Amino acid sequence: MARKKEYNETEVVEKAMHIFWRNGYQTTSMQMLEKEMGINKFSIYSSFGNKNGLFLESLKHYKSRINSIFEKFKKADNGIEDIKQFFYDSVSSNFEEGNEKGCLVTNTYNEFSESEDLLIKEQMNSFMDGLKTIIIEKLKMDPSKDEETIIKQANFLLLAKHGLAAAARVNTKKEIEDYIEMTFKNL
Amino acid sequence: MARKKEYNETEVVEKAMHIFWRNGYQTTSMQMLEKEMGINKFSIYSSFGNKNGLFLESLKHYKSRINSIFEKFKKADNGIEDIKQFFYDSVSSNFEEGNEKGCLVTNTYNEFSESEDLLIKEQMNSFMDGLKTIIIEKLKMDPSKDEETIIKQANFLLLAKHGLAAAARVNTKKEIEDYIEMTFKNL
DNA sequence: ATTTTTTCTAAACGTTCGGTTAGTTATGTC
DNA sequence: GACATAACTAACCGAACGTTTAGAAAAAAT
Repeated sequence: MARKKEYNETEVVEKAMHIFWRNGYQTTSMQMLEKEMGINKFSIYSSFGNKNGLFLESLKHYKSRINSIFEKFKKADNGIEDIKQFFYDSVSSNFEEGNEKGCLVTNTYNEFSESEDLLIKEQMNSFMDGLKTIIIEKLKMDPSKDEETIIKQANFLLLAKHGLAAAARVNTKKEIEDYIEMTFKNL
Repeated sequence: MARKKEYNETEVVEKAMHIFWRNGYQTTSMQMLEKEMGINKFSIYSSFGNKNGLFLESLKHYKSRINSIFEKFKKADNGIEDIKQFFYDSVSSNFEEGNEKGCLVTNTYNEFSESEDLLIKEQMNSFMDGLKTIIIEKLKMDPSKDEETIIKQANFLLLAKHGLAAAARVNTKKEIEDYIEMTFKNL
């Protein structure tokens, strides 16, 4: 019927995700995106609507990218050990070649915490709620823990994960792994 | 000799600091600053050079604002208890009325981690190095800790502080205080 | 081969950005 | 009260922002 697209949408979203991950939303301009994605503004707009749409798509892509870690986490069956392993896996993936520093979700969480972009806030909250649910589930596998302890430890671990992601932008892998060890020392 | 300034520079820096603290550097425009500071662009530029200069001045103002907490921290003499108290004081100040969420230094650290603004990076590093030095000093007051343990625990506490500041943007005071308790449980 | 449909390039859109400047107003000195 | 100096207002600067559009290029359908 007509001309074919010369680019693959998933591939260019991957590239957009990287630049958002590295620089944040505000700092990333359409010009930078054009260059990094290797396609024209027109193509970006026809595929993703606008900058915000492309960012949301990048977020979704990021989530699907780390989905294997999440699935492994969910399926495991060793209680609190799974949470620790999940932290290790997150850090590990963070220091893999080709990945940017820190966690895109956490970065976004910080950048948009005072914003009123409901779509993005919804994405963030669903992510965090999901994580919290799994953590609580894992903690409940230890029958010696009462309800109050579980809630407290879950909040503690969520905050720790938050700090972990923030620290991953500036600390070494070794420092972060030491941090994980200490975090789980007395839970 | 000539006309007097109709504004107080410290007062308008205080206002600028708040808006940077709330929104970050990039998201804050000169227009927003004019409105919040209640003075004209001309006055901003004649007093602070440019947006970056105003931001640096805001950072300095922020530091002097939290200086009392720092001084108390330095002067105290109870080892690791002082660090814990410092964490509590930081959170407390964070939830005082009239203060924004989170820590301006940590926000800036995150926003500029991939930037090449040397002036700001220098400000950040000097701040973090200073904090680390004090923490190590406090940890050394416990003679039972060897050198390796001290370094590990210092890194742990720095990361925890980092996470604390990030979490302060989205969590409740109670959650954060629980987090502090758990952090110091076995140090 | 012509038509139809979609993607492409590239220029331009209006707006806002950070920053400047001409000219008026106020405050002091002589 | 005239003059000098500095602070004010407000219009304006070029550049960059996110976004749109006109028209060329390409591919399938007729």
